[in-house]
Amino acid sequence: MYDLFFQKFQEKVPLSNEEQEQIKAYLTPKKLRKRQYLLQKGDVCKAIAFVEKGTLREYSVESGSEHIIQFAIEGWTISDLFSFLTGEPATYHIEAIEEAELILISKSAHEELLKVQPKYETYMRLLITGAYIALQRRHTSNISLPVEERYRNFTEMYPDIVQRVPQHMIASYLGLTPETLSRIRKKMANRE
Amino acid sequence: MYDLFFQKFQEKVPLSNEEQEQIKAYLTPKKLRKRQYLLQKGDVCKAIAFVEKGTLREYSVESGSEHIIQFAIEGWTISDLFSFLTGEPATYHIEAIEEAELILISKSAHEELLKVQPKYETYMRLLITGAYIALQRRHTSNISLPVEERYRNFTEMYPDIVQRVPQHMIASYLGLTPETLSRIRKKMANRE
DNA sequence: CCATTTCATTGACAAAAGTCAATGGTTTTT
DNA sequence: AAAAACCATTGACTTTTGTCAATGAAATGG
Repeated sequence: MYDLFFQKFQEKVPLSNEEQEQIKAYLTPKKLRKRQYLLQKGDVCKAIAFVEKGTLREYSVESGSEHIIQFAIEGWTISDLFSFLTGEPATYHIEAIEEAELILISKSAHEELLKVQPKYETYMRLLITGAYIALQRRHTSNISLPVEERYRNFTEMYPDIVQRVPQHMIASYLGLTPETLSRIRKKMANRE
Repeated sequence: MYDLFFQKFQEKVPLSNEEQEQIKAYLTPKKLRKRQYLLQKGDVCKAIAFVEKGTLREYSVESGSEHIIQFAIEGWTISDLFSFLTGEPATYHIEAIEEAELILISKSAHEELLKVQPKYETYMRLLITGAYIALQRRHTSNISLPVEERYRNFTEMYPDIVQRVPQHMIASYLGLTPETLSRIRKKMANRE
C-alpha cells in the first residue's frame, strides 16, 4: 500500500527501515470513488495527498466555467498548498476522475514530521522545487508556444494521462475550449 | 548591504546574530548596470540572486519574441532554478532593467549552507513554497480570467512594478502584445 | 543640446479562438 | 435493455487578439 510512496520518497531522499516505519506512522490511507471530492472550494485543505492508484484533477471554477490546474496519477502528489499551509478556504476543487487510492499527510502529521525527521523536510523541499520548475515550464510554454505545440508537448510528456482522461479536460488544462482542441487535432491529423 | 536580505530571511526563519554572521560569510554582493545580463540563455545559472536594489527581468526568447517570466525588485529572489540545480544550460535570460545591487548565493555556497545550517534549508523550503503558490495563482488567473481583469490584478498587486517598468514589458508578462494592452487600457480609461 | 532609440498609441486588416447549436456515437445508470 | 448523460465533432458566426505600418512623444547617450 505504501510502496509507491516510499519508492518516490527514496528517489529523492534515502531512508533506513526504521525511518520508513517512523514516517509511515504519520500517514493515512484513503480511497475515493469516481467523481468523489477530496477537497471542495471553500473548505480548508486538510491534507497533502499522494496518489497510489487512480486519477485526480484539481480545478478552479470561475464564473461558471472550469479550469483544470493539475492532473495527478500514480506517483504524483496533489493538494491546495495555499489552503493547506495557511488554513484559508481552498480556491480549488480536487476530485477523483477514476476510483483512487491515496495516502494522506494531514496538517498535524506534516508539522510533526518537519520537527522529528529532517529528511522529511528535505523531501518536501525537493518535492516543491520540482513542482515549481514544472509549473514554470508549463507557464512559459503557455505564453510562448502556439496552441498546437502545447498540445503536442502535452501528449508527449503525459501519454498516460491522454489515455485516461476525457479530451475536454485536456482542453481545459491547456486553456482551450473543447471545440478548439478538436479542431486542432483534426488539423494535425490531416497533415499526416 | 545585507540588511534587506536578512530582514526577509527573518520574516520566515528567525536567526541569532551568530547564525547571521555564519550565513553572511557565504554570500557575495554584485552590482549590475542597466541592460546588463545576470544570466544568458545557454549559460549555466551559477547563483540565486536576491535583489537589494533595482529591477530585473527574467524572460524567454521563443522564435524571436520575448516573453517575460518574472520581474524582481527589492526584496525578491530571482534565478533559473532548473539550470542552477541541475547544471543544465539556462532556458531564460535574466537582465537588469535598472541599475541593481544583488546578493548572490553560489551553487557551492548553497550546498554548503544546506549542510551546515538547517535554518537555511527551512528558509529555502519556505521561499520556494511561496514562489510556487504565487506562480500557481498567476497561472490560474492566466487561463481563467479575461485579459482586462488580469491587468487590473497585476496593477493592484504590483503597483511599484507598474511604475518602474515599461508598459510593453507588462504586456509581455501578461502574455499580450503591447498594442493589445494599450487598447485595453484605453477601454478601461473610457469607462471612467 | 542634438541625434538616436525607445515607447505608446492608433488604424486597417488578418488570424485565432470562442460561442451557439446540432448531430451521432459512447458510456453510464437504472 | 432502454433512457439518460456524456462526449467529440462540425458548421456558421462573433469576438478577441495579433500583425503591420505610421506617428508623435519621451527618454537616452554621446
